Amino acid sequence: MASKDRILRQKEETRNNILGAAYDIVKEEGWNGLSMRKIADRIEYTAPIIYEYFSNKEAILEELTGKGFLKLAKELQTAKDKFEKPEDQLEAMWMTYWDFAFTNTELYQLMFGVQMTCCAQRCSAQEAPYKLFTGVIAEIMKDSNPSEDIIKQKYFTFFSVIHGLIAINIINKSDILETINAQILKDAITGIIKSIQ
Amino acid sequence: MASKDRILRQKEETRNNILGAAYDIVKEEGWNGLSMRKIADRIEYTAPIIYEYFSNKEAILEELTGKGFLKLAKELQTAKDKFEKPEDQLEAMWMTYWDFAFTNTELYQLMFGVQMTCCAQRCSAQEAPYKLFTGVIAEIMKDSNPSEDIIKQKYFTFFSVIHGLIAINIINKSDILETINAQILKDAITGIIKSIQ
DNA sequence: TACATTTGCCTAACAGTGTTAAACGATTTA
DNA sequence: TAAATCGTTTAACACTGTTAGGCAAATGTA
Repeated sequence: MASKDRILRQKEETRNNILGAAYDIVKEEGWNGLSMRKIADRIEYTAPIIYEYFSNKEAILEELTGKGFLKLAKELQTAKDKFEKPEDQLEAMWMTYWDFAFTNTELYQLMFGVQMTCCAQRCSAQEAPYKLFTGVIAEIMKDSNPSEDIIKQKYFTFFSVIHGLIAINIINKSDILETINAQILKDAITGIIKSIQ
Repeated sequence: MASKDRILRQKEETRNNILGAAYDIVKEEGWNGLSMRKIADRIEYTAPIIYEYFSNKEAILEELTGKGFLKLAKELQTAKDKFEKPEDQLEAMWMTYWDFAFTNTELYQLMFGVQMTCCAQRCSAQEAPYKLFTGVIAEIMKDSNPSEDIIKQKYFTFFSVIHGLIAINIINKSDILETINAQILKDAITGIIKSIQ
Protein backbone atom coordinates (compact mmCIF):
# COMPACT_ATOMS: atom_id res chain seq x y z
CA MET A 1 0.00 0.00 0.00
CA ALA A 2 2.47 2.61 -1.16
CA SER A 3 -0.44 4.76 -2.26
CA LYS A 4 -1.08 5.51 1.39
CA ASP A 5 2.31 7.16 1.52
CA ARG A 6 1.62 9.17 -1.58
CA ILE A 7 -1.66 10.39 -0.14
CA LEU A 8 0.02 11.30 3.13
CA ARG A 9 2.67 13.18 1.21
CA GLN A 10 0.00 15.03 -0.75
CA LYS A 11 -1.79 15.92 2.45
CA GLU A 12 1.40 17.29 3.90
CA GLU A 13 1.93 19.20 0.70
CA THR A 14 -1.44 20.92 0.65
CA ARG A 15 -0.99 21.67 4.32
CA ASN A 16 2.19 23.51 3.45
CA ASN A 17 0.49 25.07 0.46
CA ILE A 18 -2.12 26.55 2.76
CA LEU A 19 0.53 28.07 4.98
CA GLY A 20 2.47 29.30 1.98
CA ALA A 21 -0.59 30.80 0.32
CA ALA A 22 -1.57 32.51 3.55
CA TYR A 23 1.85 34.09 3.95
CA ASP A 24 1.97 35.12 0.31
CA ILE A 25 -1.36 36.89 0.58
CA VAL A 26 -0.21 38.67 3.72
CA LYS A 27 2.98 39.82 2.03
CA GLU A 28 0.96 41.17 -0.88
CA GLU A 29 -2.08 42.60 0.86
CA GLY A 30 -1.18 42.83 4.54
CA TRP A 31 -2.80 41.04 7.44
CA ASN A 32 -6.18 42.59 6.77
CA GLY A 33 -6.22 41.13 3.29
CA LEU A 34 -6.01 37.56 4.51
CA SER A 35 -9.17 35.48 4.27
CA MET A 36 -9.98 31.79 4.16
CA ARG A 37 -11.58 32.08 0.74
CA LYS A 38 -8.53 33.81 -0.69
CA ILE A 39 -6.30 31.07 0.65
CA ALA A 40 -8.59 28.48 -0.89
CA ASP A 41 -8.48 30.30 -4.21
CA ARG A 42 -4.69 30.18 -4.29
CA ILE A 43 -4.47 26.49 -3.62
CA GLU A 44 -7.32 25.92 -6.09
CA TYR A 45 -9.78 24.54 -3.60
CA THR A 46 -12.85 25.86 -1.83
CA ALA A 47 -12.74 27.27 1.67
CA PRO A 48 -14.15 24.37 3.71
CA ILE A 49 -11.35 21.95 2.91
CA ILE A 50 -8.94 24.20 4.80
CA TYR A 51 -10.78 23.10 7.91
CA GLU A 52 -9.61 19.57 7.33
CA TYR A 53 -6.05 20.76 7.80
CA PHE A 54 -6.52 23.53 10.38
CA SER A 55 -9.24 23.81 12.96
CA ASN A 56 -9.68 27.50 12.23
CA LYS A 57 -7.99 30.62 10.95
CA GLU A 58 -6.19 31.24 14.22
CA ALA A 59 -4.58 27.82 13.98
CA ILE A 60 -3.01 28.87 10.70
CA LEU A 61 -1.63 32.00 12.30
CA GLU A 62 -0.31 30.01 15.23
CA GLU A 63 1.50 27.63 12.92
CA LEU A 64 3.01 30.53 11.02
CA THR A 65 4.09 32.05 14.32
CA GLY A 66 5.73 28.78 15.26
CA LYS A 67 7.54 28.59 11.95
CA GLY A 68 8.65 32.17 12.50
CA PHE A 69 10.20 31.41 15.86
CA LEU A 70 11.89 28.36 14.41
CA LYS A 71 13.38 30.38 11.59
CA LEU A 72 14.51 33.08 14.00
CA ALA A 73 16.11 30.52 16.30
CA LYS A 74 17.98 28.99 13.40
CA GLU A 75 19.34 32.34 12.25
CA LEU A 76 20.35 33.22 15.80
CA GLN A 77 22.20 29.95 16.11
CA THR A 78 24.24 30.45 12.96
CA ALA A 79 25.01 34.02 14.02
CA LYS A 80 26.23 32.73 17.35
CA ASP A 81 28.36 30.03 15.73
CA LYS A 82 30.34 32.63 13.83
CA PHE A 83 32.05 33.88 16.98
CA GLU A 84 33.93 32.54 19.94
CA LYS A 85 33.68 35.26 22.54
CA PRO A 86 30.21 35.43 24.10
CA GLU A 87 30.28 39.23 23.88
CA ASP A 88 30.70 39.04 20.14
CA GLN A 89 28.11 36.29 19.93
CA LEU A 90 25.53 38.39 21.73
CA GLU A 91 26.13 41.40 19.52
CA ALA A 92 25.88 39.31 16.39
CA MET A 93 22.70 37.69 17.64
CA TRP A 94 20.91 40.95 18.32
CA MET A 95 21.99 42.28 14.97
CA THR A 96 20.57 39.16 13.38
CA TYR A 97 17.40 39.69 15.35
CA TRP A 98 17.18 43.21 14.00
CA ASP A 99 17.66 42.06 10.42
CA PHE A 100 15.13 39.30 10.84
CA ALA A 101 12.49 41.83 11.84
CA PHE A 102 12.92 43.78 8.64
CA THR A 103 13.41 40.99 6.13
CA ASN A 104 10.39 39.17 7.56
CA THR A 105 8.35 42.13 8.68
CA GLU A 106 4.94 40.51 8.36
CA LEU A 107 6.10 37.47 10.26
CA TYR A 108 7.63 39.63 12.96
CA GLN A 109 4.37 41.54 13.27
CA LEU A 110 2.54 38.29 13.83
CA MET A 111 5.10 36.93 16.28
CA PHE A 112 5.29 40.03 18.44
CA GLY A 113 1.96 41.71 17.84
CA VAL A 114 3.10 44.82 16.06
CA GLN A 115 0.15 46.39 14.34
CA MET A 116 0.34 49.12 11.82
CA THR A 117 -1.87 51.74 13.37
CA CYS A 118 -4.53 53.16 11.14
CA CYS A 119 -3.44 56.58 12.32
CA ALA A 120 -0.25 56.36 10.27
CA GLN A 121 -0.75 59.90 9.06
CA ARG A 122 0.46 61.02 12.48
CA CYS A 123 -2.59 62.86 13.70
CA SER A 124 -1.18 66.19 14.80
CA ALA A 125 -2.01 65.29 18.38
CA GLN A 126 0.82 62.80 18.25
CA GLU A 127 3.25 65.69 18.09
CA ALA A 128 2.40 67.01 21.54
CA PRO A 129 4.03 64.25 23.62
CA TYR A 130 6.99 64.22 21.26
CA LYS A 131 7.58 67.95 21.68
CA LEU A 132 7.20 67.74 25.43
CA PHE A 133 9.87 65.10 25.70
CA THR A 134 12.32 66.59 23.24
CA GLY A 135 11.90 69.97 24.89
CA VAL A 136 13.06 68.65 28.23
CA ILE A 137 15.85 66.62 26.65
CA ALA A 138 17.10 69.74 24.86
CA GLU A 139 17.05 71.58 28.16
CA ILE A 140 19.21 68.93 29.80
CA MET A 141 21.66 68.91 26.90
CA LYS A 142 21.74 72.65 26.29
CA ASP A 143 25.38 72.97 27.37
CA SER A 144 26.60 70.75 24.54
CA ASN A 145 24.53 72.52 21.88
CA PRO A 146 22.97 69.37 20.42
CA SER A 147 21.53 69.16 16.94
CA GLU A 148 17.90 68.32 16.23
CA ASP A 149 18.94 64.83 15.19
CA ILE A 150 20.85 64.16 18.39
CA ILE A 151 17.83 65.11 20.46
CA LYS A 152 15.59 63.00 18.28
CA GLN A 153 17.97 60.11 18.76
CA LYS A 154 17.92 60.44 22.53
CA TYR A 155 14.14 60.60 22.50
CA PHE A 156 13.91 57.44 20.43
CA THR A 157 16.33 55.72 22.75
CA PHE A 158 14.03 56.45 25.68
CA PHE A 159 10.98 55.56 23.71
CA SER A 160 12.44 52.27 22.51
CA VAL A 161 13.25 50.94 25.94
CA ILE A 162 10.01 52.00 27.54
CA HIS A 163 7.69 51.15 24.68
CA GLY A 164 9.46 47.83 24.26
CA LEU A 165 9.03 47.04 27.91
CA ILE A 166 5.38 48.02 27.80
CA ALA A 167 4.81 45.90 24.70
CA ILE A 168 6.20 42.72 26.26
CA ASN A 169 4.10 43.30 29.32
CA ILE A 170 0.92 43.81 27.33
CA ILE A 171 1.55 40.85 25.06
CA ASN A 172 2.68 38.44 27.73
CA LYS A 173 -0.05 39.73 30.03
CA SER A 174 2.04 40.29 33.16
CA ASP A 175 3.98 37.11 33.02
CA ILE A 176 6.99 39.17 34.00
CA LEU A 177 7.86 39.88 37.59
CA GLU A 178 6.96 43.34 38.77
CA THR A 179 10.39 43.74 40.33
CA ILE A 180 12.09 43.08 37.00
CA ASN A 181 9.98 45.72 35.33
CA ALA A 182 10.75 48.27 37.99
CA GLN A 183 14.45 47.47 37.83
CA ILE A 184 14.70 47.76 34.06
CA LEU A 185 12.62 50.90 33.98
CA LYS A 186 14.67 52.60 36.66
CA ASP A 187 17.99 51.48 35.19
CA ALA A 188 17.03 52.62 31.72
CA ILE A 189 15.70 56.03 32.66
CA THR A 190 18.48 57.01 35.03
CA GLY A 191 21.05 55.46 32.74
CA ILE A 192 19.99 57.37 29.66
CA ILE A 193 19.56 60.59 31.60
CA LYS A 194 23.09 60.24 32.91
CA SER A 195 24.38 59.64 29.40
CA ILE A 196 22.91 62.91 28.11
CA GLN A 197 23.85 65.16 31.01
CA MET B 1 -33.64 80.27 17.33
CA ALA B 2 -32.15 78.83 20.50
CA SER B 3 -33.38 75.41 19.42
CA LYS B 4 -30.58 75.39 16.85
CA ASP B 5 -28.13 75.53 19.70
CA ARG B 6 -29.84 72.73 21.52
CA ILE B 7 -29.76 70.56 18.43
CA LEU B 8 -26.10 71.31 17.90
CA ARG B 9 -25.44 70.41 21.49
CA GLN B 10 -27.33 67.17 21.10
CA LYS B 11 -25.36 66.34 17.98
CA GLU B 12 -22.13 66.93 19.82
CA GLU B 13 -23.44 64.76 22.62
CA THR B 14 -24.30 61.75 20.48
CA ARG B 15 -20.95 62.16 18.77
CA ASN B 16 -19.31 61.81 22.14
CA ASN B 17 -21.66 58.99 23.02
CA ILE B 18 -20.46 57.09 19.98
CA LEU B 19 -16.84 57.49 21.00
CA GLY B 20 -17.66 56.59 24.59
CA ALA B 21 -19.68 53.53 23.61
CA ALA B 22 -16.90 52.38 21.30
CA TYR B 23 -14.29 52.65 24.01
CA ASP B 24 -16.54 50.95 26.57
CA ILE B 25 -17.08 48.00 24.25
CA VAL B 26 -13.35 47.72 23.65
CA LYS B 27 -12.63 47.76 27.37
CA GLU B 28 -15.18 45.00 27.88
CA GLU B 29 -14.62 42.81 24.83
CA GLY B 30 -11.29 43.89 23.36
CA TRP B 31 -10.66 45.42 19.95
CA ASN B 32 -12.03 42.40 18.12
CA GLY B 33 -15.35 42.80 19.85
CA LEU B 34 -15.94 46.28 18.47
CA SER B 35 -18.55 46.60 15.73
CA MET B 36 -20.70 49.39 14.36
CA ARG B 37 -23.91 47.60 15.29
CA LYS B 38 -22.77 47.15 18.87
CA ILE B 39 -21.95 50.83 19.12
CA ALA B 40 -25.37 51.66 17.70
CA ASP B 41 -27.01 49.34 20.22
CA ARG B 42 -25.36 51.14 23.14
CA ILE B 43 -26.43 54.58 22.04
CA GLU B 44 -29.90 53.20 21.21
CA TYR B 45 -29.77 53.87 17.53
CA THR B 46 -29.23 51.77 14.43
CA ALA B 47 -25.89 51.42 12.73
CA PRO B 48 -26.33 53.76 9.73
CA ILE B 49 -26.74 56.93 11.80
CA ILE B 50 -23.15 56.54 13.02
CA TYR B 51 -22.14 57.41 9.47
CA GLU B 52 -23.68 60.82 9.94
CA TYR B 53 -21.10 61.52 12.61
CA PHE B 54 -18.10 59.55 11.31
CA SER B 55 -17.27 58.69 7.74
CA ASN B 56 -16.34 55.13 8.72
CA LYS B 57 -15.12 52.89 11.49
CA GLU B 58 -11.52 53.95 11.04
CA ALA B 59 -12.49 57.57 11.61
CA ILE B 60 -13.79 56.58 15.05
CA LEU B 61 -10.51 54.88 15.85
CA GLU B 62 -8.57 57.89 14.64
CA GLU B 63 -10.57 60.20 16.85
CA LEU B 64 -10.00 57.91 19.83
CA THR B 65 -6.30 57.88 19.02
CA GLY B 66 -6.31 61.65 18.93
CA LYS B 67 -8.07 61.83 22.28
CA GLY B 68 -5.52 59.39 23.63
CA PHE B 69 -2.58 61.51 22.62
CA LEU B 70 -4.28 64.56 24.07
CA LYS B 71 -4.82 62.82 27.38
CA LEU B 72 -1.24 61.57 27.41
CA ALA B 73 0.10 65.03 26.65
CA LYS B 74 -1.95 66.50 29.48
CA GLU B 75 -0.69 63.95 31.98
CA LEU B 76 2.89 64.47 30.82
CA GLN B 77 2.50 68.20 31.27
CA THR B 78 1.27 67.94 34.85
CA ALA B 79 4.06 65.47 35.63
CA LYS B 80 6.58 67.91 34.26
CA ASP B 81 5.11 70.81 36.22
CA LYS B 82 5.74 69.02 39.50
CA PHE B 83 9.50 69.46 39.20
CA GLU B 84 12.02 72.17 38.53
CA LYS B 85 15.13 70.35 37.42
CA PRO B 86 14.79 68.98 33.86
CA GLU B 87 16.36 65.68 34.92
CA ASP B 88 13.62 65.16 37.48
CA GLN B 89 11.02 66.30 34.98
CA LEU B 90 12.14 63.76 32.42
CA GLU B 91 12.10 60.92 34.89
CA ALA B 92 8.64 61.87 36.11
CA MET B 93 7.39 62.13 32.55
CA TRP B 94 8.56 58.68 31.54
CA MET B 95 7.11 57.23 34.69
CA THR B 96 3.83 58.90 33.84
CA TYR B 97 4.10 57.49 30.35
CA TRP B 98 4.55 54.04 31.82
CA ASP B 99 1.53 54.40 34.07
CA PHE B 100 -0.57 55.74 31.21
CA ALA B 101 0.12 52.61 29.20
CA PHE B 102 -1.27 50.35 31.91
CA THR B 103 -4.21 52.39 33.12
CA ASN B 104 -5.31 52.94 29.53
CA THR B 105 -4.06 49.75 27.99
CA GLU B 106 -6.63 49.53 25.22
CA LEU B 107 -6.02 53.13 24.25
CA TYR B 108 -2.27 52.58 24.30
CA GLN B 109 -2.68 49.57 22.06
CA LEU B 110 -4.57 51.67 19.56
CA MET B 111 -2.13 54.57 19.73
CA PHE B 112 1.01 52.49 19.32
CA GLY B 113 -0.25 49.41 17.52
CA VAL B 114 0.34 46.81 20.18
CA GLN B 115 -1.65 43.74 19.34
CA MET B 116 -2.25 40.87 21.64
CA THR B 117 -0.95 37.99 19.60
CA CYS B 118 -3.19 35.01 19.27
CA CYS B 119 -0.23 32.87 20.21
CA ALA B 120 -0.40 33.99 23.82
CA GLN B 121 0.00 30.42 25.00
CA ARG B 122 3.67 30.80 24.11
CA CYS B 123 4.02 28.11 21.51
CA SER B 124 7.00 26.13 22.69
CA ALA B 125 8.97 27.41 19.70
CA GLN B 126 9.03 30.80 21.37
CA GLU B 127 11.34 29.37 24.01
CA ALA B 128 14.17 28.65 21.59
CA PRO B 129 15.29 32.24 20.94
CA TYR B 130 14.83 33.04 24.63
CA LYS B 131 17.10 30.22 25.68
CA LEU B 132 19.71 31.10 23.10
CA PHE B 133 19.97 34.64 24.36
CA THR B 134 19.88 33.88 28.06
CA GLY B 135 22.47 31.18 27.53
CA VAL B 136 24.97 33.62 26.10
CA ILE B 137 24.14 36.25 28.70
CA ALA B 138 24.75 33.70 31.47
CA GLU B 139 28.09 32.87 29.87
CA ILE B 140 29.15 36.50 29.92
CA MET B 141 28.06 36.94 33.53
CA LYS B 142 29.32 33.64 34.84
CA ASP B 143 31.98 35.25 37.04
CA SER B 144 29.40 37.04 39.14
CA ASN B 145 27.19 33.97 39.59
CA PRO B 146 23.96 35.64 38.54
CA SER B 147 20.50 34.36 39.49
CA GLU B 148 17.91 33.29 36.92
CA ASP B 149 16.02 36.51 37.51
CA ILE B 150 19.03 38.70 36.88
CA ILE B 151 19.65 36.99 33.57
CA LYS B 152 15.98 37.30 32.68
CA GLN B 153 16.16 40.96 33.52
CA LYS B 154 19.16 41.54 31.30
CA TYR B 155 17.46 39.68 28.48
CA PHE B 156 14.35 41.83 28.79
CA THR B 157 16.46 44.94 28.83
CA PHE B 158 17.96 43.96 25.50
CA PHE B 159 14.63 42.89 24.15
CA SER B 160 12.93 46.10 25.22
CA VAL B 161 15.32 48.41 23.44
CA ILE B 162 15.52 46.43 20.27
CA HIS B 163 11.88 45.44 19.99
CA GLY B 164 10.89 49.00 20.84
CA LEU B 165 13.12 50.34 18.11
CA ILE B 166 11.78 47.83 15.63
CA ALA B 167 8.20 48.67 16.55
CA ILE B 168 8.62 52.40 15.93
CA ASN B 169 10.24 51.67 12.62
CA ILE B 170 7.48 49.35 11.51
CA ILE B 171 4.70 51.65 12.65
CA ASN B 172 6.19 54.86 11.33
CA LYS B 173 7.28 53.05 8.17
CA SER B 174 10.87 54.25 7.99
CA ASP B 175 10.22 57.85 8.85
CA ILE B 176 13.30 57.63 11.04
CA LEU B 177 16.76 58.26 9.71
CA GLU B 178 18.82 55.16 9.14
CA THR B 179 21.77 56.71 10.93
CA ILE B 180 19.72 57.27 14.06
CA ASN B 181 18.64 53.64 14.07
CA ALA B 182 22.19 52.42 13.68
CA GLN B 183 23.42 54.73 16.40
CA ILE B 184 20.78 53.72 18.93
CA LEU B 185 21.18 50.05 18.13
CA LYS B 186 24.94 50.13 18.49
CA ASP B 187 24.82 52.26 21.64
CA ALA B 188 22.26 50.03 23.25
CA ILE B 189 23.90 46.72 22.48
CA THR B 190 27.44 47.68 23.41
CA GLY B 191 26.15 49.64 26.39
CA ILE B 192 24.19 46.78 27.87
CA ILE B 193 26.91 44.26 27.14
CA LYS B 194 29.40 46.47 28.98
CA SER B 195 27.04 46.72 31.92
CA ILE B 196 26.85 42.98 32.34
CA GLN B 197 30.51 42.11 31.85
C1' DT C 1 -54.23 76.71 7.55
C1' DA C 2 -52.28 73.99 3.51
C1' DC C 3 -48.58 72.55 0.99
C1' DA C 4 -43.55 71.68 0.24
C1' DT C 5 -39.19 70.65 2.01
C1' DT C 6 -36.10 69.23 4.96
C1' DT C 7 -34.63 66.29 8.84
C1' DG C 8 -34.07 62.06 11.68
C1' DC C 9 -34.16 57.61 11.64
C1' DC C 10 -34.94 52.94 10.14
C1' DT C 11 -35.37 48.83 7.08
C1' DA C 12 -33.33 46.36 3.59
C1' DA C 13 -29.78 45.23 1.06
C1' DC C 14 -24.83 44.24 -0.82
C1' DA C 15 -20.58 42.26 -0.52
C1' DG C 16 -17.58 40.40 2.37
C1' DT C 17 -16.02 37.64 6.65
C1' DG C 18 -15.30 32.78 9.49
C1' DT C 19 -17.44 28.50 9.94
C1' DT C 20 -20.60 24.41 9.63
C1' DA C 21 -23.89 21.01 7.62
C1' DA C 22 -25.53 18.56 3.92
C1' DA C 23 -24.92 16.48 -0.40
C1' DC C 24 -22.83 14.36 -4.25
C1' DG C 25 -19.65 11.76 -7.05
C1' DA C 26 -15.66 8.91 -7.05
C1' DT C 27 -12.95 5.57 -4.88
C1' DT C 28 -12.09 1.98 -1.84
C1' DT C 29 -13.67 -1.94 0.88
C1' DA C 30 -16.48 -6.15 1.85
C1' DT D 1 -21.99 -6.05 -7.02
C1' DA D 2 -23.30 -3.58 -2.81
C1' DA D 3 -21.70 -0.85 0.97
C1' DA D 4 -18.90 2.30 3.05
C1' DT D 5 -15.60 5.79 2.97
C1' DC D 6 -13.22 9.77 1.12
C1' DG D 7 -12.51 14.23 -1.10
C1' DT D 8 -14.76 18.04 -2.46
C1' DT D 9 -18.38 21.33 -3.29
C1' DT D 10 -22.65 23.90 -2.63
C1' DA D 11 -25.53 26.15 0.51
C1' DA D 12 -26.29 28.19 4.44
C1' DC D 13 -25.74 30.82 9.10
C1' DA D 14 -24.41 34.55 11.65
C1' DC D 15 -21.66 37.98 11.57
C1' DT D 16 -18.93 42.26 9.60
C1' DG D 17 -18.69 47.42 7.32
C1' DT D 18 -21.32 50.27 4.43
C1' DT D 19 -24.91 52.30 1.23
C1' DA D 20 -29.55 53.29 -0.81
C1' DG D 21 -34.28 53.94 -0.24
C1' DG D 22 -38.21 55.13 2.19
C1' DC D 23 -41.29 56.70 5.83
C1' DA D 24 -42.92 59.81 9.15
C1' DA D 25 -42.42 63.74 11.82
C1' DA D 26 -40.76 68.45 12.09
C1' DT D 27 -39.94 72.54 9.83
C1' DG D 28 -40.33 76.31 6.47
C1' DT D 29 -43.26 78.83 3.19
C1' DA D 30 -47.64 80.51 0.92
